[in-house]
Amino acid sequence: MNFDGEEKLNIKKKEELICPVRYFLEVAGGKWKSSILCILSDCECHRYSRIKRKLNGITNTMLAKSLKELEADGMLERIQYNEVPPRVEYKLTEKGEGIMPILEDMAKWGFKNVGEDAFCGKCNSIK
Amino acid sequence: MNFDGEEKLNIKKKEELICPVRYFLEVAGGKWKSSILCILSDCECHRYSRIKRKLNGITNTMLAKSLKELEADGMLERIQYNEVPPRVEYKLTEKGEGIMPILEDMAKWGFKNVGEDAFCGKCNSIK
DNA sequence: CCGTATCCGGCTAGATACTG
DNA sequence: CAGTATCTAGCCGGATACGG
Repeated sequence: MNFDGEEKLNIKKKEELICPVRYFLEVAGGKWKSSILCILSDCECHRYSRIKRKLNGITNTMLAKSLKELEADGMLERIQYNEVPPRVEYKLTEKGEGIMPILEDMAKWGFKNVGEDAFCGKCNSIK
Repeated sequence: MNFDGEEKLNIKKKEELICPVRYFLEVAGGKWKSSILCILSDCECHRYSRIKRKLNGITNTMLAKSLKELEADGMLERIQYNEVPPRVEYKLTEKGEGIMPILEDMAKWGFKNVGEDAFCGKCNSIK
């Protein structure tokens, strides 16, 4: 780890630089994103309505927004089938898969430190 | 991973339950906490003013608040010396140490995915 | 030196209603 | 079925001033 990087920052303004941890938090943080990623890692493909049901409480506003941002960050892929009624499926990209081990470590750490009765049905969890 | 826990949740209301990933995010998320943890992991003890200097831009309000919350969550220990002028030092607890490998993995993932010119002098970083 | 007190703007997330 | 469009409340983080 290194925190004395100020001197080397001649190329860009500090404000434009992105801290890698902050980047992680931006991509996978917030109220719903980690849960969505965990759900998607569960099986190949998921439909919008299935994700919504599993999340149990999320609004359309937030789900659509979160999915769009995750897609923009390259974490998942949106596959649209032109059928009636419409069908849309979401699946993790390789980048998205790559974040899962860390999310699992976070969950493990959380379990160990919050007590074993911590469990959230709305959300991701490790048995 | 398991996401179908709704049926087993008779003991508590769902709202009272804590998802382990969300717990992690509550403890180490936000704008400054991960950086503070990384700075503290750098060496045994740190004074308030030293942390502030390293963070380069944080206000007293936010630093004091973040430190207080991290202490309340058992991530760090506050050691006060009754001297004039006052001296206060902060050090990671065992729980705090335990989160560091995950923070490092997050940083590694961030670096790999955001490009190698991503570097933030304000913040934690891996060479 | 190490904070607290107070005020404030902007963003995040939710409620509600509507659509191709 | 899979979303948009508005509107709104509340919290997060910052600015500024002051205190033991």
